[in-house]
Amino acid sequence: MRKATIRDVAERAGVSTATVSRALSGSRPVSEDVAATIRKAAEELGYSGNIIASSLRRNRTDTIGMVVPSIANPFFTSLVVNVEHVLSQRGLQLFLCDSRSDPDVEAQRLRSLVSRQVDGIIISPCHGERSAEAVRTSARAIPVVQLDRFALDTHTDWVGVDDDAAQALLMDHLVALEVRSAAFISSELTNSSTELRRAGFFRHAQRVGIETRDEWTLLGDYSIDWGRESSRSILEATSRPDAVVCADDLIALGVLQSCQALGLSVPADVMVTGFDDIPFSALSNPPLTTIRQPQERIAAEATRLLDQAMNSDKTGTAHIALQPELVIRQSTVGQARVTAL
Amino acid sequence: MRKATIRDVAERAGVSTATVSRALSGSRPVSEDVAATIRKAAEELGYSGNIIASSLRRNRTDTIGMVVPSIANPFFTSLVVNVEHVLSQRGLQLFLCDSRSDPDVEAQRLRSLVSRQVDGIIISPCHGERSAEAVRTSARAIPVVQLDRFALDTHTDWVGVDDDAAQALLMDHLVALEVRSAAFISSELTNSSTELRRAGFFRHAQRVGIETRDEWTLLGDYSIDWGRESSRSILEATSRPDAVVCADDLIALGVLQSCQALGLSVPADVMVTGFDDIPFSALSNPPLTTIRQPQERIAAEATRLLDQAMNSDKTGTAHIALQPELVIRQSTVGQARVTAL
DNA sequence: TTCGTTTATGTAAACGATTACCTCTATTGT
DNA sequence: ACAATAGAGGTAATCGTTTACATAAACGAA
Repeated sequence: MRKATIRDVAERAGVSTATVSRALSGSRPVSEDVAATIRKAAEELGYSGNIIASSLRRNRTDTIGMVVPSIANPFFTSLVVNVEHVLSQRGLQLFLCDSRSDPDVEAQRLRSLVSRQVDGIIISPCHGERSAEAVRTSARAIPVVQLDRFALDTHTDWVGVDDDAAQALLMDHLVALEVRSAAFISSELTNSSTELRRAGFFRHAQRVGIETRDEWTLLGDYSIDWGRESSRSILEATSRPDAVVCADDLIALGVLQSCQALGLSVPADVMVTGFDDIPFSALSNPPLTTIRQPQERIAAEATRLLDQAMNSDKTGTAHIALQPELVIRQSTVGQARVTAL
Repeated sequence: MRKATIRDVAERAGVSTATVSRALSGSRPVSEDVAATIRKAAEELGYSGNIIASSLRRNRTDTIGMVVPSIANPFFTSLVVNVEHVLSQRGLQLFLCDSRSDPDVEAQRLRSLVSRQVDGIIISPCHGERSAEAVRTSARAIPVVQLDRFALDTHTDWVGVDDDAAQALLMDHLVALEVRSAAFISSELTNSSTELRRAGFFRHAQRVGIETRDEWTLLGDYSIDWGRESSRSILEATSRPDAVVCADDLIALGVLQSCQALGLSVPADVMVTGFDDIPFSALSNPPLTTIRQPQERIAAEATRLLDQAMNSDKTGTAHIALQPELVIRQSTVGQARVTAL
């Protein structure tokens, strides 16, 4: 049973395919009685259009591609949800791709999105250098906006958070709590935001006079496992930092696990901070002090920039660094017990 | 700057479009030197094909649509990741849609997927009754496999977990711990798995002799907030159940928060169980005893069924209920402190 | 009446790939 | 040496829409 086409509808309604197209899309007025006949015919045939054919002819798909390093990371998940929400309000669909933090997979996804003729691409590139080529190539064919992270020497729009300002907030907070020394646990410095967070950490630690050490600077990946494993050596040593600053919440959650296993009290024995404010950071033991990224605004700005790039041909790229917010919870400012919710 | 087409490549290589198509897709042999010329021309022009045009002509998109109630729910996130993984091994892309647990949005997404000519659909319908019509309509046009949940009177393949067996495992575990009474917190009974979990809870509670009460049966939604808010009244009452059984991990995490706020010790004062075994259920305070769903197998079976439905025309639908696994953690079997990781 | 002008509809040419069918050359077997 | 066949490449139809252009009817103004 072949799927009904516009031709079948036209035949049944006794009009031309042009009229059917106009009646159904409303691209041009059609007399009300004819329109009714057409709607009825379409309904009876279960006609649902063929977006593929339509896209080919109109040369646009009303679809935006999005590529993130890992959809399983709650930070990206909620970024995706926010973007999807904004897009659907504008009648656009989202085609989501997971690059698995692998530049090769990422490049393949990008090629596929370009072949698919998406109208624009939103990407958080997984690698500063190794993602650059593919991002540049894609940007030559389609409007591209980078999100959260950016690849080097790519001249596309970008929107993310001011990582340096975030570290400033954190270090000011810690020094006010009389922290004298701090460790920094992060992923490998393969991408822009990780690099900026690390740089900000050291810059502001020095500014406020917090001690840092090379052996307290650990680089792995953004995962709970890495946070748990890497922090052990630091926490078990005789000389322990007053605080452990983590480059994202997943790592921080791992550090908390480690503390619990070693019998260290947080924040009394050691303070722990995260980054992103994922939903579960409020539920850990203790809840995490972290940096909240303005995800709705990031999503809104990204789609605005994309819209602009798609519909006007102005050159010049925007670099928008939004201000982060410090969320203080019990992993730095402790309470014996949470008394009320 | 127009995107290069196969025509441009053909011209530059001095051959026909047919030969270019054959050389690039390998659908028919082309002499090696001509193929090399074509590859070079394609490379120089930055040609990347037009999947839209190709799909129209071949009448297939090599794309599978997937619809889930909420991509922000870690259970579905990891289901999506698993499905994506299997599909990409078969050279298929995933088009992901979030129905926001709204049957209307869901119906719209399904229509869109059908219009997009996806080769198959994997869906976890958000509502037992209100999703049925849209699922049936879609299944008439395209192979559909339901996952985790299913809508009523839809005769498509389904794969999920044996919810009744899961409750049996849980109640056996609880009764062995001398639990005499239990509450059940769930979402509204709008879908099959929620309904089956509830039914299983009562059936097996009765079987093993655990007391249940109507005022201990609360229906809201699958969220941390609902778990936290709903459990208060139960936990504050003078007569408290020995255990709180939750229909998913998010609810259970909320209940744990509630316990902490009320100064109740888990599991000494009250035991708490979840369902799904999302990654964060191992990190809560205390870690959650829960039911692990075999997500990789669910994903594998779903794609296998879809493959089968797409490539053969055998009728008869499969209903595959996989066996769940009980994961015992400290929310039922307590320890003063976790001593080792 | 007559000549614009508006409005509704039809005709047919795109969009960019794939592929059924055809042609031409080179090769093989007898 | 010649028919048969394989191999490589080209021609043009096709997929299902949209839309530029054409047409015809209806309407209003003079």
